[in-house]
Amino acid sequence: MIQPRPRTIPEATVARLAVYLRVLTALADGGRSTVASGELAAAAGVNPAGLRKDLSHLGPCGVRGVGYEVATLHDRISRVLGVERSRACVLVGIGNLGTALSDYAGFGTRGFEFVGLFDAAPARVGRRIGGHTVRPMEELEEVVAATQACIGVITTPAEAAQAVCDRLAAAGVRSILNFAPVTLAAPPGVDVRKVDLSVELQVLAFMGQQRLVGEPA
Amino acid sequence: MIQPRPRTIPEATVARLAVYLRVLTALADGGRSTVASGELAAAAGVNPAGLRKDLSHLGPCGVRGVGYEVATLHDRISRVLGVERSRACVLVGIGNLGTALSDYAGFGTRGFEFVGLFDAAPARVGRRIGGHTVRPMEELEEVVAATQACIGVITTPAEAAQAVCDRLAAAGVRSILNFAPVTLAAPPGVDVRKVDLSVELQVLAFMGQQRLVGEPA
DNA sequence: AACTGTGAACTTCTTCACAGCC
DNA sequence: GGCTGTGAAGAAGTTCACAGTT
Repeated sequence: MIQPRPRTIPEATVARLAVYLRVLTALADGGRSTVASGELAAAAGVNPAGLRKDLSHLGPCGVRGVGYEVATLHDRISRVLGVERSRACVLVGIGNLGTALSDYAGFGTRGFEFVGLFDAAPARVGRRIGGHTVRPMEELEEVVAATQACIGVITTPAEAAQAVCDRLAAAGVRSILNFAPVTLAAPPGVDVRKVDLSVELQVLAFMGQQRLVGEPA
Repeated sequence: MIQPRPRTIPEATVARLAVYLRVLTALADGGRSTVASGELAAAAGVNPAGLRKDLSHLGPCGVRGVGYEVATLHDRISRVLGVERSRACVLVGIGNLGTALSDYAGFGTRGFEFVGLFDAAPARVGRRIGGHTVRPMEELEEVVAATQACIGVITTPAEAAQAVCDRLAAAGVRSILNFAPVTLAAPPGVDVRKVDLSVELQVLAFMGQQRLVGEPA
């Protein structure tokens, strides 16, 4: 038995699929039933050929000469990304950023459910946010085990992040999204993805100034 | 007169330089005076050869057989990234995420200064955050002009983001960091960088599940 | 002996161009 | 005619391997 197409989808493509999904949701809400790659690509801010190549990883899903059916394509991407399954996530560090994330409605519709919010500061424990109560760090392992949480989000200060990462990994979390400005080490089998807000600003500013030098007005 | 080395640094390299800078700051605080590429690379979570290639864009800055001088390298990267110059930034949308960003000390030490916080909700106008007072949207153009702000950060809801982007661009902002979950269109000469928190989670989750299929236990 | 700096191989991602289908 | 799906070309980024320097 042969695999009809390679079972792996490139990371860059996965990121864009999530964007297409959002655009498709907006189109469906607007009552549109079909859309061509050019329009979808423009709305997603990508090249039309690249969009078609991205979709080709899902197998043929458009109609030549016509375009893509909005509802069908939405379903197909949803299924591939696993949006319908509910994934349990825990969030550690309920400062402003943690609060923003736990409140953010966008996660719920994407298959993510926060099943535990944790903070080391007694003053924050007990606060209610978006239907959940902030718990003390002591309960972390217990909650991860009970809920089978497989995703952890770290929004603690930099100093605390590695210790939290270690505990999450030991408790059985397989994927970690790290917002703390440090590079985390995790055991094999656990993957860490980093979002560094000040690096984003730095890159934006640098590329902007470099562009000015390259292209004089 | 010839250019001794290409004046452009790849985007991927710039992002890592910002990370190296943070590691170097920590090393300097710890009293270290030299460091080899292997150790620096491990702390930054990258390949040693890649790190050396990144640094080669700054010209030779290490000593063969020894390594890099922490203080010198820190200064060199700081200068290239423009950390010492102060760049005026405005932030629009003072929800939890906006509050988190405006409060974040990490920006100040990286050459970014928030010179204006804006929100459309009257209830939020007047609040004081990190030494600044939240202003009404009407004052946006005025403040951008008066402060020569060149960077704008958007943390509004998705619906408001495009209008804010248009106003920022018209007011003279050249670089925009967008946290709203929409793809923004901006005039040429203005570049937009997007950070999409739910896309990050989606990619993390998908790559995790795909990994499980690829490598059976 | 140890470690940097870099050409060359390699991989990954993007863009192009066009055949194939409706 | 118009638009998808994809092989081929191109660009960007990564890793390797080693010459060169202290």
